[in-house]
Amino acid sequence: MKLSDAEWKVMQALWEGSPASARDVLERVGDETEWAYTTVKTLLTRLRDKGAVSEDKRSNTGWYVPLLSRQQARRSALRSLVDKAFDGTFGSLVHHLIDTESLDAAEKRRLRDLLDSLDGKSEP
Amino acid sequence: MKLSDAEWKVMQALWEGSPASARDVLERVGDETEWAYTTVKTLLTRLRDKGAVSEDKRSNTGWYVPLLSRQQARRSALRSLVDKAFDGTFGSLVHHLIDTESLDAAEKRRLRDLLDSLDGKSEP
DNA sequence: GACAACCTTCTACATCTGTAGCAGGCTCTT
DNA sequence: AAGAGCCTGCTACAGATGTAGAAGGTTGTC
Repeated sequence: MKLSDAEWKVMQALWEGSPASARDVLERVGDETEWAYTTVKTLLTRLRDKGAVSEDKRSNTGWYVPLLSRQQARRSALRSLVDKAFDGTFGSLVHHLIDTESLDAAEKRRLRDLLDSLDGKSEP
Repeated sequence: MKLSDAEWKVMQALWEGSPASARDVLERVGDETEWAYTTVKTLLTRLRDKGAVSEDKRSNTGWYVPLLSRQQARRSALRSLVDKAFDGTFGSLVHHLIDTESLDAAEKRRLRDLLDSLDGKSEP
């Protein structure tokens, strides 16, 4: 499932809490954008047509719930990026991250802690 | 600099070696795509117009050289992804990577080694 | 010098994306 | 019941993207 930039913003708003109405979404993205109400509506419709969210009508208002999870969306976005830009391997991405993206000391420490904490549970 | 998926393929071909002609590029992407020659040409023109490559005409053939480096392209693609999908922080991406993307043991080891090797040179 | 083979530029067109207006349908409140 | 205020579905339209054809210039070869 491929999401456009604008669709990502809408999904982020929905992941903050659902069901949410178009107006809820509009308010949640209010800091980032100056969208008209109908813009949000159009995006929600497109997401519904794609199967990324479900729409439930109660009286005259549509309530939206993500069908695509944030983790799934992240996975596929990352997969796309790695495929097109990092030779298709996470190793290449990780290498770039450490080598080029000047993580600060805290981030590196955190990264190592995460690695350490996984050692127990990931080795057979 | 934002590259489209098709533009990424062309740039990858150019990073393999330049200057390269449109025909070179077509051959290099031949495994991945079934593009017509003019498709490559169109993409190269667009990339030239964006300033991602330079075009040099010798006799009747154009020779292309990347102006945008692979590293620069990776940085900005990664930046975009992190901004839209990972709360704008590398930490969040790294967390996802380790937590969700089941890096294999070798990749984790490699990652830690890289971290270790950086300790010396990155602390003031 | 004519022909094949290759190059170029221009143009085209469908789809996707960002963004939104319009017209009409509910609903709550006076 | 009428009006304000919010909701909906439909339509629109420009720019980006994927993909390529057509027509014409260049060049190497017989």
